Amino acid sequence: MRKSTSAESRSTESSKDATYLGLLQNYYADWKSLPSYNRLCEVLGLASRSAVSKVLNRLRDAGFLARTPDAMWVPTAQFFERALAAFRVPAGAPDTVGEGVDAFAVDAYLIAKPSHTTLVPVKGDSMIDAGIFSGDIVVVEQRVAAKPGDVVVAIVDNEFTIKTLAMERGKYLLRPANRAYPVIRPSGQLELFGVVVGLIRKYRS
Amino acid sequence: MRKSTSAESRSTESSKDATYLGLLQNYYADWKSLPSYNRLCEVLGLASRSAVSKVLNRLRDAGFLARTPDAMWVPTAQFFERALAAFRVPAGAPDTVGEGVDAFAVDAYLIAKPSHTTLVPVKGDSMIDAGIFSGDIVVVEQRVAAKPGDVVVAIVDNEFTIKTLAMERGKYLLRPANRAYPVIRPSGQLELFGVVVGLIRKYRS
DNA sequence: ATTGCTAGAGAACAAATGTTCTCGAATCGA
DNA sequence: TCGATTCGAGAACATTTGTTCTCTAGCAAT
Repeated sequence: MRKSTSAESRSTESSKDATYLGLLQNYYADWKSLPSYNRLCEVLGLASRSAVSKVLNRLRDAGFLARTPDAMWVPTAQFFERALAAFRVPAGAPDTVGEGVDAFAVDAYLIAKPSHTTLVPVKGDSMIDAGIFSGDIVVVEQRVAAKPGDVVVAIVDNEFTIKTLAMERGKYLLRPANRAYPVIRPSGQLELFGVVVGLIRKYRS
Repeated sequence: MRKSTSAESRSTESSKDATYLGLLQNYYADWKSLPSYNRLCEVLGLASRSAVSKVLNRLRDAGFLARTPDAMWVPTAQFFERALAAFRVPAGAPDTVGEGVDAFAVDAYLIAKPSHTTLVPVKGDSMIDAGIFSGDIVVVEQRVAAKPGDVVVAIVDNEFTIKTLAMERGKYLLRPANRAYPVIRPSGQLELFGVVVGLIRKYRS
């Protein structure tokens, strides 16, 4: 085994391996599985399976892959981390952009409690002023506590509706973010489905 | 052990196969890969690989699995459907959605080409009318082709900026979605970093 | 130069792979 | 009750698998 000065511990992968990782991630995005060795030869542009074996082991050492108890190769959480551009992109040529990147896991960022979280597609434009559009998907955490000011998913007349929770003279009400819609003052008990903790939007291509 | 009264008719899977599917989904949630036949025997509680083979074929016929050109088994979009199961929640008790989300679905939903994708935090309010707020994170695909109408990340005066790409009299220009900001008409070459294909927002908790 | 090191090619290997048989045992419908 | 159908077990099979060798080309530092 080798001892590198500063290299070893972190995810220090050579730029070549970074390319391999990218190719693997792309393949995985397409098929939701890792390919077999033979296929990996094509995907990575290698001619020998032994080379593939070495690449996989290197990526494992770097923390991007792991193995099941049955010795199958599987991606790790790190495998799904994406490049996050630095907040303040320093004045510089566009190609310096590659420098200030960090790793970022979309899932972990948005979803803290998977078992109490639901994704709810948004229909209607009653929240456009809050930047919540029809077609967006909101990440809803089903918990008890919701405070005034929270965006919540409520059940009104047996329908899901997204509104901002507000309180007025000790009574809860649901406020849309669109002047064309009325404030909802629940007659009886206010039924909350959950609190909106995140939002996902995909632009059509 | 789960009951699938309604999901049944959908793709003609027997209740037995629904159980198998559930087991498979659980395994996949753990490992992000489908197991080998031998392992499948254990996972599904079968004793023979031939039975496994039949189950897989049935699940493929039902639309939950598919095969790569190399004949590998891979999950289809339908396999992950549960994640967005909230799609049809017309008038339900909240517990109809109780399942919980496979966080992984979010990543796959938003990111098609991992190696050409960067996440860029948004600063400023020049796009608020497009529902892009300060603090949001946009998913940027770095590719060549951008059409008028696309939301793009451009490099103007050595700074990242998010605007809508437009064309006027054969020249590109960058249009903000906020009346307080001016349209940008690039003097020389318009430098594009990428096209915005998605958006992520997290609400403070 | 020479030395040392690494990425990858290529061959060889046992072991596991996935498929296709045949054959019981349930299950269903009339 | 009978026959038809389906599900799963088990065995057999050619292929493919992933690993480990050895070996070569390229690179970096002397």
